[in-house]
Amino acid sequence: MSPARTDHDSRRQDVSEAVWQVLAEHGFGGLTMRAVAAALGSSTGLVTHYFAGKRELIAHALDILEERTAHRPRRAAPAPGLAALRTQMLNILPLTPAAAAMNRIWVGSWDVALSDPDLFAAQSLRYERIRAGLRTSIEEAQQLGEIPDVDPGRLATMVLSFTHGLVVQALFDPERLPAATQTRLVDDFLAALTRETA
Amino acid sequence: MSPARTDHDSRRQDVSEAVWQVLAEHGFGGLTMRAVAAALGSSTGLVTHYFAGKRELIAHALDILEERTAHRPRRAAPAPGLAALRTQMLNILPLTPAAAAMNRIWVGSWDVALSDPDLFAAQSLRYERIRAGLRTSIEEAQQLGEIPDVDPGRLATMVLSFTHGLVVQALFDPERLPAATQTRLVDDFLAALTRETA
DNA sequence: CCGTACATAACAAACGTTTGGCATGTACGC
DNA sequence: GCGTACATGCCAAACGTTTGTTATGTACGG
Repeated sequence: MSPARTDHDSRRQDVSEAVWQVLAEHGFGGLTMRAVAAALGSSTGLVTHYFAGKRELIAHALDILEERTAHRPRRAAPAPGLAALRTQMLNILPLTPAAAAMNRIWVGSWDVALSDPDLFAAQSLRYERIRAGLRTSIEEAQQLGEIPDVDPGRLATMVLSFTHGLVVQALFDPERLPAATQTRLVDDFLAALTRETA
Repeated sequence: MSPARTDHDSRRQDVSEAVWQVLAEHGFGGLTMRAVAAALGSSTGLVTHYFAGKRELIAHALDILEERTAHRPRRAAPAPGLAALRTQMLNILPLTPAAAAMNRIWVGSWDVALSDPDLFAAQSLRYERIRAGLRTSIEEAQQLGEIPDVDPGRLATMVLSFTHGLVVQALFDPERLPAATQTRLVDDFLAALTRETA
């Protein structure tokens, strides 16, 4: 009807960015309308103008979380199969400051998501999608003979378990687990996987 | 000194229990003085009488977390080495409702701990202690020739990574990951570990 | 009495949300 | 092309609620 005089989507993304910034610094416990407005240098009115309420703010933040994980400035998968799987794992891990911020938010979201039915369902779906992506690479690897032919779904769960657990430890002890060490652990894990018998 | 007409420590533990209950149901985001008092069927005055403030409440909750993790009604380790390691992993996983509640609180504490320097340090220490426990079993297993002789510290990190990641997935998808499935994943993981070359 | 145990109630601060208003743009009959 | 009509962007302020904390009062065993 009446085109916005300022780009609505662009401005909305500015708000998203502010939300992101607050979450990275103070976690979900510190996410308030005023904090977002302050990070944006605006009033709380602006925030509610683009997001109906705090609930929508959180939901949107979690959406961005998944989207950024998927479309990360990713190392291009050098090859299908096992190499692609390795790349997917590395793309999740906090190997860079930006990735660390993302993971901090991710881990922080679990407390909220575990107590809110809607967010819980959404989060469960997200993990299912991630596992599906891993599973694709696993099946490719199996066809290439790089991984023994055990149930790919179970393998995907194992891979995601290992990766997520490593994320948590890396966040709480970044000095002990720098990027190089994380990468090596991933390689050790994958080496163990490929040796598993069918 | 203490004309205790009620046992101070006992009452204090009642408050702890109420804190536990609130955390299990609503997470750290829902932990308030009034919620604790309500769960206890008392006033907030009672709560503040035993814990100076919310901060102490949280700190105490995390202490309980570690203590309960340590003194879990644990399956006795059937044998040293690999069997003990397996038992330790199973003792962490949410295989029972009580263990699930504990893990839910544990996972939820990460958001708070990641944004509070004191809690962060305390949490890092806790994980180091857990890894130390795992490492002991790993070294035993290595002496028994059950696990190849790679750096036990790195192995402990891998084991904890896998276990914690599995905890998170199990919490978000309990139907897909019942106790039996979790146990099987642990066995698969350990089987892969033992085949790793030195 | 005195100190512990707790309830009651008040408090300021912070919270999410709503509202009124002032701009500033587009749409359109004329 | 111009003025009215209306939608959008955003601020400032206020709303009522909930928060953590503190002060005051009552009951009672020693």
